[in-house]
Amino acid sequence: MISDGARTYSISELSRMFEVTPRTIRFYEQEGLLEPQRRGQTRVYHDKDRVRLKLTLRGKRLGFSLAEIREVIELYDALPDGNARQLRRLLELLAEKRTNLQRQEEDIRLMRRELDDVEGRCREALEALPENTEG
Amino acid sequence: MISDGARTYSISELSRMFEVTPRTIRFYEQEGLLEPQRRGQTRVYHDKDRVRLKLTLRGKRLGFSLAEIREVIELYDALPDGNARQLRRLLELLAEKRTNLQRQEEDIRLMRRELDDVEGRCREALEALPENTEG
DNA sequence: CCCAGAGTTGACGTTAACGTAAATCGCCGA
DNA sequence: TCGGCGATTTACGTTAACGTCAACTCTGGG
Repeated sequence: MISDGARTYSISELSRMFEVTPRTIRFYEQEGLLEPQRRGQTRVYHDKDRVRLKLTLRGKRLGFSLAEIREVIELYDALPDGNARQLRRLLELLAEKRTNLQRQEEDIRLMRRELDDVEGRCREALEALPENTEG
Repeated sequence: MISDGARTYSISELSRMFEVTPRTIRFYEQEGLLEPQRRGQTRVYHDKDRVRLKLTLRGKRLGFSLAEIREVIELYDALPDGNARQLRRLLELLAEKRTNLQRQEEDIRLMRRELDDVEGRCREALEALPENTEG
């Protein structure tokens, strides 16, 4: 499955690429996040699926639920032909996500401050220890 | 409970402040994240608890598990008197969190790009619609 | 004194996101 | 032809993080 042009991937390949289990990948399909082709009963993944998987995992790391991610993906897929309601709904969703990201950035900023603070105190405490013999 | 100096809070007050249920607050206590005083059987929260709760919720928004958050809090609490092993462990933890935050920042950056992209296509699709009669 | 309202305890229920295990299938090389 | 490897299906199990209820208890007000 390494011939070029339109690469395809087996489930175990994808699994290794992203360090998730095949089970996880099948589960995402079941939840409507992936739609691999079949060759017999075996799943065949294309780049589109790989990208979707990447986006899904990124979304997860940012704390989005699979359901949220799926809604975006679905609307996106129906994009060039979607009706006005769908499109507006998508814009709404996007705005929500942006707000979310903004809050997270703020949270990260604050969290960094606290890490700095804690680390400072921690180093002070280490300095103050009598046994500074081991490096 | 509004006398100043050392303010205290009831569980429902905290609950309203942070928009979480009392159940959640009790659960966090059970998980070792809060240690309110008691007045009879009733919990009495001080500013320390309020701060801890705030940190906990922030951690949650950033995708940390309660267990992770607790470990940091515990080590932090034992701070000025902790032994060298504890202190080093805490520094390790802090470094981990930092790495984590960095990855999240990158994820946010990438996610923003995609939102921009999707929004662009979405607006194009809206423009292309025949019925642009409603604003 | 009595009760309404806030708080508590204990226990069981729920949801998301997978893990795990068993049975089956299909293909490929010795 | 057979054995093994990778993939699949089905189904039940698990974990975190609470929700939901029922049955108290306590406390201040009228």
